[in-house]
Amino acid sequence: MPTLPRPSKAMPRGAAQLYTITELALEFDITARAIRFYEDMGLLTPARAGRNRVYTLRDRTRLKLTLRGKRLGLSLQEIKQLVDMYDSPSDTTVQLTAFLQVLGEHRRLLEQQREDIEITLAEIAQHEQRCRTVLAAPKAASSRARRRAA
Amino acid sequence: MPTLPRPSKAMPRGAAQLYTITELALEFDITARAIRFYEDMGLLTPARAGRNRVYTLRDRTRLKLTLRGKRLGLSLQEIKQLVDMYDSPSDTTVQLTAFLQVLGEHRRLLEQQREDIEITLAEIAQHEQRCRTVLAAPKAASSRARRRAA
DNA sequence: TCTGCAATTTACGTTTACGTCAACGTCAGT
DNA sequence: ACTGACGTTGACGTAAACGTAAATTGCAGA
Repeated sequence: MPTLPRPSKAMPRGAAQLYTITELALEFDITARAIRFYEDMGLLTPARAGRNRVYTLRDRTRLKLTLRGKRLGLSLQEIKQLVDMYDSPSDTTVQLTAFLQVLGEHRRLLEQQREDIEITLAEIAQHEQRCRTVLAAPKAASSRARRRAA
Repeated sequence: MPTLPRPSKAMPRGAAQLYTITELALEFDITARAIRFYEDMGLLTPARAGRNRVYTLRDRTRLKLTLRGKRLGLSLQEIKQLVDMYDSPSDTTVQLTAFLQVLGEHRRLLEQQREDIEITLAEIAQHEQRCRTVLAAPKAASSRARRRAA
């Protein structure tokens, strides 16, 4: 269960929203180790208060994007590329067209995934239907259900 | 480019559809090594013609499901669980309810992914829009575009 | 029969994404 | 001053999903 952002030592009143590593770990239900690893991979660049890491709202957003990318099966490298492009606004024509290229590929990938998901969800619905039919029938149900499913 | 199923030595006329390992590898654009690995993991159980593997249509279907699972970011173990349940029709009440349980979890996961995809696609559309706007504007375009995007 | 290709098994290597100590610093509270 | 709790930096370990090389075998065509 995600912890709602609450006041902490890292956030004096009135200051910009800041987070400690454990706060983020708890909120997103990952380990601090994972967050540090994402930093090693260049996905996060938190500031430091002495030796300790301090995460801004921007860091939090990048982390959120990272986790979403992971849920979609992207590698951390791919995620880095995308996230980097997303928040470093390129402005030369070359950069922009390259960006569009990457966006297009990413979009095609997502659309493929969406199709996979729709298909799979449909199959799941069928299986669930079959299960419920069999469970509802009191006796000798399997043969009837098999005929129905055919 | 996926090779269409064509007659081969493995498929005498009139027999059930059979495939060699390289045929499947070419069709799905993966290596034979990967296919053998899936076999080691218990996802495929091809028959043998002497030492060589012979794949039935059922094997092909399982392979297809496997690759779809992979595109959705599932591990081979998870895929095995699902595929096994899918084509071994359980019939005891206990098995069926357990199956429904698994199906429900899988469905929730897929719905989460679908949401992630929709969100990401929307963001991509925004980025593409911004890029095209900037590219279309002849001069001093960046400031106007930035205002428009805000 | 020789050549060569396709397939097989065995085994070790590699990359990714962290987990898991170990050893240490630091600051709050008692 | 002592004790936790939390945080840090290495360093090594590990599971998953293959890649890759080596040695071998079977079969087909010249």
